[in-house]
Amino acid sequence: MMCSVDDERVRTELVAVITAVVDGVPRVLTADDGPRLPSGPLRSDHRSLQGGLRAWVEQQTGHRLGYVEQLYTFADPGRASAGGRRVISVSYLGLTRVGSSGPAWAGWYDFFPWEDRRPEPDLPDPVAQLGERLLQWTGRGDDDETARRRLRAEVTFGLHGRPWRPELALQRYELLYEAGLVPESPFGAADVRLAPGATMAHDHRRILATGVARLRAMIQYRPVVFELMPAEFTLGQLQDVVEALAGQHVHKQNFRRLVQQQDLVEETGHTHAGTGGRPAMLFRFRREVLDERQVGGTKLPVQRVR
Amino acid sequence: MMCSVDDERVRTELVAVITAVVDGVPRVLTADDGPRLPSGPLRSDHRSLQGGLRAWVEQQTGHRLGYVEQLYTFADPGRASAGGRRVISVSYLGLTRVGSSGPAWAGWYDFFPWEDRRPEPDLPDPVAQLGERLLQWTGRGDDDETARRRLRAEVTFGLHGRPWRPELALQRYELLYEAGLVPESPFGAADVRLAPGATMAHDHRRILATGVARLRAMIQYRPVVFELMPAEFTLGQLQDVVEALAGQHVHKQNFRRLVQQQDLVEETGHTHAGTGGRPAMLFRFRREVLDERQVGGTKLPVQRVR
DNA sequence: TCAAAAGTGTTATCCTTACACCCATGT
DNA sequence: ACATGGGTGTAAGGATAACACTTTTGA
Repeated sequence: MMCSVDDERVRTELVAVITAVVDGVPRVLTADDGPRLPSGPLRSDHRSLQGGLRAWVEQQTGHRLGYVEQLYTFADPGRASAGGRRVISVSYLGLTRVGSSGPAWAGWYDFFPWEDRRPEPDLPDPVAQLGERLLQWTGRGDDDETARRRLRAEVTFGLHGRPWRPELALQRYELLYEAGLVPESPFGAADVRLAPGATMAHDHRRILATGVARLRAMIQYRPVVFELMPAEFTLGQLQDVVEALAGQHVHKQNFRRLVQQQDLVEETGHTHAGTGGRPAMLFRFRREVLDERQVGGTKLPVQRVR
Repeated sequence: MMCSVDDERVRTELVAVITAVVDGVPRVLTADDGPRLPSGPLRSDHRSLQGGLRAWVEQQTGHRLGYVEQLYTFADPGRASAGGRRVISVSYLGLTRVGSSGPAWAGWYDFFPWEDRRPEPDLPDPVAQLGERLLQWTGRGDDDETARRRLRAEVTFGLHGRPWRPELALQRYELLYEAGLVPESPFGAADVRLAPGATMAHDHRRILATGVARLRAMIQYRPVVFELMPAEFTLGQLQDVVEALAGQHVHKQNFRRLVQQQDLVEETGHTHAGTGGRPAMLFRFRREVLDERQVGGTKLPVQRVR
């Protein structure tokens, strides 16, 4: 029997962006070498793509994934494996809770320092520096292409008085890639200072950026934050998690009012003390809203920056 | 040389949901046998998934795809091909314009009659009938599972005074599937009357439903409708296209105001006469907004139904 | 002259955003 | 006493949804 390696046969792997918030830091599950995102081949005993990923992550981490959704499928030629055979990566976003961090949980912002806009006083603003280098790359000319590039840089990075929009994380990464400001990029020049931040193996940093952007967009209109919370929590803790994900502060009073008047939570009757202030009421997520609302209608107010 | 058919090798195909609006009807490009959605294998000369699909559709239809985005990747075991080899389908949503309809362009609502809610006077409402059969399926009980099912049916189909939400098209199809009310479903009983509408080969009707739902959701916050319009158009024509996609009427005055005050369009100076009324001003899409806005901020007002 | 489609103006209501202030606990 | 985080009330501005009405053409 002859072997015919036809074009249609490719290697398929599942890549997981598993996120949890530990110690006020959004973290992603990684494998040490690279580092890289956990990934594995699709196996025939997996009943579905999502099922395969679910079983596989639960086995590895011992934690149930509260929420899993497909992120994106990648198959660019740069991803071909050594033998020249094509690799298709089906990526998933998963949300979970973990007790302690451990080395396997890397912080989002180790890879994207510029994505955390919560002001740390006195530190130099990475966005200002990146913005300068980006505008240099776009060029000062007035032709169409140059103008479009400059506009893109201004919008995605919130330059020249435009608002910073957390959910544009992927566009920002892609712009840095095009400008040759990340080491993964083939367009880099020898003399430019690269953007700060750790890299990952293959194109995993891009996949992570996809997950970050998707999650940030999603928390604005879907009640998914709660998958990252313990069974009981205070509104302050909830706000901390949202701020960690958005990389940005939210307006306290409006946040509380919005969460409550949308009936997303209900009081448990318990309180949480010992934070050096007035004890807070504990709440629990009203899971029913997932059925009642079906996708939409859960806005969280982000504070305007600039 | 021996053949080792390892689990990791699968057949990968690209499936296209190509949509255009012709004669006020949203249509999808189909192949006659089945009918089914156009699909073809991923080839090694395709530089990327999207590139492969793009080249491939343009070659077939002679039309440039204005907008292409990945829809979803399917790989359930039911999709295994005859030899038991797994099939992975990467689906894409594409928007284009065509001059005339022709047999290859099937209407959306041939497959989903219940999704068009624009009142045709005197005709029986398919949703009312489906709703009745669905509620029968959910059961009258009071246990948790029954109650959840009933709530899902009410929300997705807008029963009992809840609003009809166009973008829930996929959830509606999936509910009908679970209830055994579509022929594709394995849960069907012999004695129930099925939902109206033509079927497609394989799971292509589900993929189409995914595309319909995605596009309906998207027109509410992204200026993609314009990919379906000619270079110059009247606001009335634009509204007609939106209504065709949403399967629902929109509020005329608010629609016009919203489109104009968001600076989505600019006057061309020409007018369009011969519709049996006052001639309308012609507009053109301001492509710049794609760069200026980057994704967000383009709401189109849908009229509340019920 | 009338129907049909285009286009303008105005109002009530809700949601978003922001500000100012009071409350209960630990040190 | 006072710092810290928890919690409430209320007002200004903008977006939304709905209303009624005028204008310009073709038949």
